Amino acid sequence: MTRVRFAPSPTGYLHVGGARTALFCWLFARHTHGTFILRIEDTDFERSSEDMVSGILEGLRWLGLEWDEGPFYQSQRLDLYRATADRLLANGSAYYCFCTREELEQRRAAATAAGVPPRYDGRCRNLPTADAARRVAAGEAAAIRFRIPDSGTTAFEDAVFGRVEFANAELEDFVLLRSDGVPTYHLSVVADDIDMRMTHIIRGADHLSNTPKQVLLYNALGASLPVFAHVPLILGPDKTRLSKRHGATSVLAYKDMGIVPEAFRNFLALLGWSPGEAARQADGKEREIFSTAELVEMFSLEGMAHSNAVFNNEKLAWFNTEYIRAYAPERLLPLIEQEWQRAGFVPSRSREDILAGIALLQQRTRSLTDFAMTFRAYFSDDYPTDEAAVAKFLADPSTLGLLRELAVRYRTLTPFSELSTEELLRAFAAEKGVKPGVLINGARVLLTGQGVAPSLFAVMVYLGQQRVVQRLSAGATAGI
RNA sequence: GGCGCUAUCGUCUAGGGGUUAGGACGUGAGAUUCUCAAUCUUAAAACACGGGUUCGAUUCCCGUUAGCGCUACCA
Repeated sequence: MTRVRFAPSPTGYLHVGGARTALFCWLFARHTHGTFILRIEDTDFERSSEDMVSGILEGLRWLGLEWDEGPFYQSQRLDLYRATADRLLANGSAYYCFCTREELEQRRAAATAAGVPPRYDGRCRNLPTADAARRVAAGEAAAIRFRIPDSGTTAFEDAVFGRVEFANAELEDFVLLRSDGVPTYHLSVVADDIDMRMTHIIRGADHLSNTPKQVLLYNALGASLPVFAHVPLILGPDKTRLSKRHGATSVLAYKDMGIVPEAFRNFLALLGWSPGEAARQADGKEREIFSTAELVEMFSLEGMAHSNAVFNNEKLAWFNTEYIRAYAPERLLPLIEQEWQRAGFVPSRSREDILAGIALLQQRTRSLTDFAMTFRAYFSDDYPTDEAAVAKFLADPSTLGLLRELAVRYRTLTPFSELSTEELLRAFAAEKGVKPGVLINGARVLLTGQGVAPSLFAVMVYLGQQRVVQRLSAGATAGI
């Protein structure tokens, strides 16, 4: 039974890199019928906040990455870390360090200036245990440091990168427990991962270099190693690590941009991971669109790339349009309703009509936000008219007069169908000696408030005879 | 600086000792049209560089270069 965790630090929102790591963890857990655990690493009290925690949870829920256990908060498990540090102290793997932050900073600066690697100099490493214990008992502030073996190498087998080896001499005696008793990252992750019986550690490749320290900790604690799997990072278009200056990096920002969560998930899954030949179809082409079930079915650590990937907004937009087009209107409706709520828009048509409207529009929409902004005329009689569209298609004042005349003809048209409305319009255009396109484009602006819309006659049928007549004749009186 | 990881079209990637190096997004051209998409056809586009190993390297090895990561009493 596999157990994997996603362990974000609430010092920021859930960014796309973290979201993808969470997705991989979740995919792995589901694929192996294992357990997906959520753990909040909030031991940096200064920078962590509850708002960030709720934002992270919201982002995970939006992506549909439900967790089986947790969320656990490290801030509530301080006793475990203290006890773990004590064990390490007792077996000689750790020692008290009385150096102050200021002293350390000074020495670091000096070492850097001298061109020497700024590692902890081991000053407190060989203090007699009894002395150290006495000083601590006397109330002197002390951190607890891990004792790195002074020779040899530490190696581990990464499920993605293969065997990775580090010389112990490159590692420093890092702090396990700060002088205020709060653990440092390395201690808390390892203590928790052991305590929570994690079998696989799937995390960003930025932790690859941290891993030997943690391997040493597992050893010192007599625990067996989990499988480490480091996943390559996501970069911005300039190939530097993705950050705020690349624009939206919070997953919730993508929600606000009208991205369908499954589309985002599909896109993210294929960034740094590939199903390989499994995606090949009979015609030789390779699929890119995969349902959640398919993703779960195909996912494996073997398909993971070794190099970083650039986040490609255009491709995300493509996934989004594909999902919007493929989803049944009933499935799109709740997502669209959220947009309407957010925009303060209240549709005035029946649910049945709304579903028909979605069906009419979904083939040409790129973002869920379109439904709240540019498509208002389809769901309410209260809609804005785009001035650029007026300028483009209704510049000639005579067009409005013709459309008004056309409205009169439409008033008595039976049946009012796509075929009949088109026939009538074309005959009317011929009669008046104008090109049908002029009337079609003008009518489109009046009926939808936009210069862009689905086939005009389909729109007419959707809106219904009464609305068409009303909107067509209102244009002239409104003096657009 | 030290250490670690990585390197296939602009981007995401498949592939792998002998291939016309495949697909997707995007881009160009054409078709269609009622606007905009979509759709269809089509085109351009890649194995970073240098050494090995080999009959033969894009593929294996080494180096160079470049990018990224780590190098805190952050995570």
